Amino acid sequence: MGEKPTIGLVAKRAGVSVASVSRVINGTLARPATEKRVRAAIEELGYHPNSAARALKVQASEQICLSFADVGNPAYLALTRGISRVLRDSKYRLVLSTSVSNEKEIAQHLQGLGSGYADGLIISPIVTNEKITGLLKELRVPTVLIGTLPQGIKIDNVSIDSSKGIEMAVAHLKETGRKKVAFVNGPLATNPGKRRYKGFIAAMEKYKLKINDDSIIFLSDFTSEAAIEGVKSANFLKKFDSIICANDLIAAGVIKILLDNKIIVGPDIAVIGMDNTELGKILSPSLTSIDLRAEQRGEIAAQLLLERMNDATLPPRKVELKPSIVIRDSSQL
Amino acid sequence: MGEKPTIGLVAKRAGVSVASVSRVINGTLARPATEKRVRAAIEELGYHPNSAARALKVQASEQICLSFADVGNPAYLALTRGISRVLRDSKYRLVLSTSVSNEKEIAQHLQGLGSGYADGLIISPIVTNEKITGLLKELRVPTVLIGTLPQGIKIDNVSIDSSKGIEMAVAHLKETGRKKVAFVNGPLATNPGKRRYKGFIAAMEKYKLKINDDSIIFLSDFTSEAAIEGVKSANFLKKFDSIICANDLIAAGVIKILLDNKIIVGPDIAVIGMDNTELGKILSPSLTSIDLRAEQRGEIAAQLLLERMNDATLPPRKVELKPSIVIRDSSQL
DNA sequence: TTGTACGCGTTATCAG
DNA sequence: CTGATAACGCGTACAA
Repeated sequence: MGEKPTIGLVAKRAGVSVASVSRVINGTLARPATEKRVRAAIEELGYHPNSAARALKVQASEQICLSFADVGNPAYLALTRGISRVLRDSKYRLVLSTSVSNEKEIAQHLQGLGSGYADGLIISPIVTNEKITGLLKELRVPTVLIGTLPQGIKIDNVSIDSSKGIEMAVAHLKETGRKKVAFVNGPLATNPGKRRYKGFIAAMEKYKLKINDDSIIFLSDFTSEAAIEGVKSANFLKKFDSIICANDLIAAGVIKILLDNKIIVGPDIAVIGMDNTELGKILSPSLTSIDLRAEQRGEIAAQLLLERMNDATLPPRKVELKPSIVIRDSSQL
Repeated sequence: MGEKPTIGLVAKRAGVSVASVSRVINGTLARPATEKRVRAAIEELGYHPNSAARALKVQASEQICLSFADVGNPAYLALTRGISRVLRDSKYRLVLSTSVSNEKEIAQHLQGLGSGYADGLIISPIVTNEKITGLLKELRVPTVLIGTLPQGIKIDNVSIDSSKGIEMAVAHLKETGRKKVAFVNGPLATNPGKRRYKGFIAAMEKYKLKINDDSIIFLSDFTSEAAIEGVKSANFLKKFDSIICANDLIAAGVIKILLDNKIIVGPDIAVIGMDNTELGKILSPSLTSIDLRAEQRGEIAAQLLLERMNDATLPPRKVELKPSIVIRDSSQL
């Protein structure tokens, strides 16, 4: 009860050697009688193996690092939930790399991994440039990347076909007789922004819907504030009969603008979001949204990582999930 | 480039002893010439000090553990943001204790801290019983608790006067002429549930507003789903001219029910939330909400913890923040 | 089956 | 100012 018990104290208390204590802890050979005494001693002293010493010896930290650009985004939150659900059944702890947004921070962070505080890394970079790609290449730690995998990087990857998602949105709009579709996107400089942009163009072509320079707005961020800020007036929105938004937050902002201007969301103008977050059920009208399976992506990423840490010789794997559309009131006539 | 460089390799490369390398790294006495060569060697080899070895020697992990019941709640998210903002300027990493909801998990978790993987703990238990209180008492790690501090526990604590917040809500309603106030609360078994309950009763008395058995609903959870589930019909809500909700999520659920029943939120029935999350700005009408300063609580908690880890002799400190009310459209006539 | 002894990579003490 | 060396607590050959 006084000092922090070490394996040595436990050994003395149980009248055995440290080796025996270690064996009992790590579940190997020990005579039942011995084991019993050791366990008793452990219990009495309230002993817990020191993780630093263990890590140093075993060369493994039993920690996995999670590295996101924006902790605040609900989509990332869902990813995290999925990841932690898988990890809770493992021996690994989750360490959070607190908001690595700019390139410099990411670089510092990735290099910091060299200090060995994590056995694995799950990363979802919102932007990828030469430098980050280079860093990723030299990384010693088993890594799985969630999102768009840069060319030439050979690591495990789980992604979602967001283009397909936008196609589903456009298809749904076309089916319900909408003709003038706008797209409110996040920054084109980001990976999601790029993919969604291409997806929108392709989908509009596929369904032979007209598109012009006004059809797409790029916001400064994937947030409601950016939407309210970026979509100056409802007049812009009125030129269309349907708005696809790059995520649910943006959709919420757009809906707010519409409602504030007495436009009936659904009948007048359809709004579709992406991510299918909880937000969609709460909004009035409820939000039609493309489910990008964030939580599932998190789970799969964690599983891939566990497998790889278990067997480094595995070939790089690539899992691409298919989105689905959840139709609610905001796109109903 | 081949193997993971150790301090020994760096020393050899620089033609000095490991001690000198260590000194350079830890920023102590070294002749400029020596320092320069060491730094060069570090650079060339891409050396990073091994954190496990360092932790073992220094008896400090440079990690802080964050322990919440529900990672999904936006209020906790704000806490986390505040915490990580403070921590990013320190040497500490943040490790997440993935959703410790039930008593058993919390117990396991707190005991696990004995293994020394964290130098400090920030915990916000949603329930506190005998067992958890006991565990908290025996905790060796510097800890700050966010929320209601159980009797007899002598640790740093940061809390928010949520009762005062509810009083502000009631005052605002009274001022604007509302008379029949309902309160949609979370589970009474939780700390926040208890405090809010008492606060509501007290506030209603103070402002001489009538209250009866129907005035309070207890939900199964602090979520929108629970609200939509628990508030069976709009008929219940129609009995009142104003609804105070235990958080913004619940408020969102209540607003949805009202809107779906063609009740004009604001003029017909006022709705007030708590937490003042981003959600409030997005909803239509925008949500009047009690700001519980979650992000600030997180920042303060982190600061208190850093101070305490720096000086264990500090007396237990208690910081109680005052809420404020943010009036938006949902409570306007 | 059990015990002894060494090394994991650092930091810190103590001579030089 | 610098270098050799003893810990830190644990796992595991190897010997018994």
